[in-house]
Amino acid sequence: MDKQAKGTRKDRAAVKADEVKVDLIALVVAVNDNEPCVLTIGQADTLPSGPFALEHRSLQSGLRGWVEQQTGHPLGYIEQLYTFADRDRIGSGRQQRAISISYLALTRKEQAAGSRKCGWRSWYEYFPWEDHRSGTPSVELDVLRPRLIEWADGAGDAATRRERRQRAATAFGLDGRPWNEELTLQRYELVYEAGLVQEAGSGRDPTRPSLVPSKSMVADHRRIMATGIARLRSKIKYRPVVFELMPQSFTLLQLQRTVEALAGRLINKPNFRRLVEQQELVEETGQTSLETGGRPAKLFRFRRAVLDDSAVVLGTRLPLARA
Amino acid sequence: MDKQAKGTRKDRAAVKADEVKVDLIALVVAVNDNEPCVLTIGQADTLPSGPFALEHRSLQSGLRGWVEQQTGHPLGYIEQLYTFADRDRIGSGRQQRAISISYLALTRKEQAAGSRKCGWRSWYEYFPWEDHRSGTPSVELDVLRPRLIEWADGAGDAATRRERRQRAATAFGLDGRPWNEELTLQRYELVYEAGLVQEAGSGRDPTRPSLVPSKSMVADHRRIMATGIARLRSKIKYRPVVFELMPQSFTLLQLQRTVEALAGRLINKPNFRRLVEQQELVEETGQTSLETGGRPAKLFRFRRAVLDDSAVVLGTRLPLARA
DNA sequence: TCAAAAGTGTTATCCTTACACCCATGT
DNA sequence: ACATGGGTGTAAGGATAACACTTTTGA
Repeated sequence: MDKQAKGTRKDRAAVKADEVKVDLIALVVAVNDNEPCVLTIGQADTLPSGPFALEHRSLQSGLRGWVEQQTGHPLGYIEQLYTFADRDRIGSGRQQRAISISYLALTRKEQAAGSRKCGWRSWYEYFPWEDHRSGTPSVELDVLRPRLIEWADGAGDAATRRERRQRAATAFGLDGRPWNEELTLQRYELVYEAGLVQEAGSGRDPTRPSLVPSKSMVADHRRIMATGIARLRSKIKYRPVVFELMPQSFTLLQLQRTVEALAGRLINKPNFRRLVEQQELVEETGQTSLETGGRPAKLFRFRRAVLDDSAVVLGTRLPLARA
Repeated sequence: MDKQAKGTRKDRAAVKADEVKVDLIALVVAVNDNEPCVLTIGQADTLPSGPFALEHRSLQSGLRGWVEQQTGHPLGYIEQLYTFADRDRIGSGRQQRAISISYLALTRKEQAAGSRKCGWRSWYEYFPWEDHRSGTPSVELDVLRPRLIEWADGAGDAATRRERRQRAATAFGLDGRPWNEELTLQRYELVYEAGLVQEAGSGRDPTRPSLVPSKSMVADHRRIMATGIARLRSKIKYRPVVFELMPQSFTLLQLQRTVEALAGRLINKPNFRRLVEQQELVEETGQTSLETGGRPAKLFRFRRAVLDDSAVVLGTRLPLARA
């Protein structure tokens, strides 16, 4: 099927190596005022990135270098997202191959220092249909769903129509199916395929506005973001990564609000507390917070001990609040 | 901390691009006679691989090309595992950067055709301690565990000793902890760090034999294998990927034995059947198998319909048999 | 008849979910 | 007093795990 690569293992050393340009791209996430935010540069439509170069000791240190230089932000937790080949770019005269390695990083906003031309944007500006904390948002109900169904029914043959409706139904929880917050990537793909959003510089008509109001990004950066959101929403359920986004000490409600911000849905307070405490993820600091309104709350800190214990199941299941 | 990368975004186009060699590496898995096998070339210590080159339309098609050429095997299901930078290699006189992108692929053995210099090896030849289908294997009890504890206790300071014992305990299920089959990578890392296994051409003493009897591999191929095993063991629990390894039609026991081969542990028959059937993963073909011994078994086929339905939770939880 | 594998039924237990309710503080 | 958030108790329902038991074939 595919054209065969030439050359056997033997002469691999002999042929001129096919060299490739490698880019590192970072999706840096923090939660500020109960909003999940990503770090952007330029017109808030580009993720920090830069080429993997000789002076970098490793992929991760290269990434840290670029992000720190472009945004002034040091990175803590990092995990790899995905590696993909870009559409061929044209170098100086000859064909140029390029691949991108994307990463997910978690930090706290405060650590910001040099405010170069960069900023934090709520990820729901790019994915307004992903925020279900106040119920299904009207963008989804009034704009997305009707247009998606239109698109599905506009397919040539019956098989495609059925397949499209099926995908839309599972991705958006139609026909009585439950909403699944982890399907962010599938939803983005649907919306993109249906032509309801456009990206900058992707050879599509730049004059026609997006049919669904949402902020676009350069190249496939928004797709990388969707991948990262999905990964994070899944991961908080089985690994204690939320704490990378929390300050040293926090109240249980702050923790809950952070998880809700990421998941895009509300969770049940009493059950959440029990879950967190019984798993021994946190311990009391002994102090209390003199919050806005209400009875003072105990302050907690993350029990670093569980990280040793970790590599094991521990995590935060989500006791969702009923809809 | 890390040395900063030079150059700002502006002059990225101007500087000579740092070009890199990109290798594609495949971990191809099949299950034959209830043994999980990987496809190897050479002395059974190398995974199929080759450079990503200009003529490849995409990363995946490049991978397919190399595997088919080196082993004669066409690939079906493929998923990306991990991308890492190799230790610097020396090119012709100048420093050469290289990265490897590893993939996990699932097939059936029968599809084999050209038997070039390649073969199938049980993955338990490389990881004898991972097979708990007949209880904890003696390699682990008699060799690994004592030596690991020796290693842990041999650490200089008390903190390191504690940390090592802790890691060993969770990874191998010591001190009453349960065995977790998904921790394959953590176990390999421990065993490697403790110097109980060695790999070919990694600058370590090649005359000293491995302390734990097991087959070694070239460079970091065995580590890639550990990553793939862990990924697969985790994935079969929430996505119906086992069926990529099954023939068109099969009995429920065959399905069970395949899952057991991958997981490295036995599962409870009645509960497994119920699980599979109630999730509507399979449907009867109407025929029965005239097996080796015993009452004839109904044959089933995978319900492809669930793949449309998919992107959703469906999968195969493992109702383990008690130890 | 026995071995071997195919199947079915039933129970105890735990985890999750839902929800009702009381406590402490500021305005 | 009441609004706001902190915090506890409990009961119903579903999923899982454990295991006992019946059925159908070939040797």
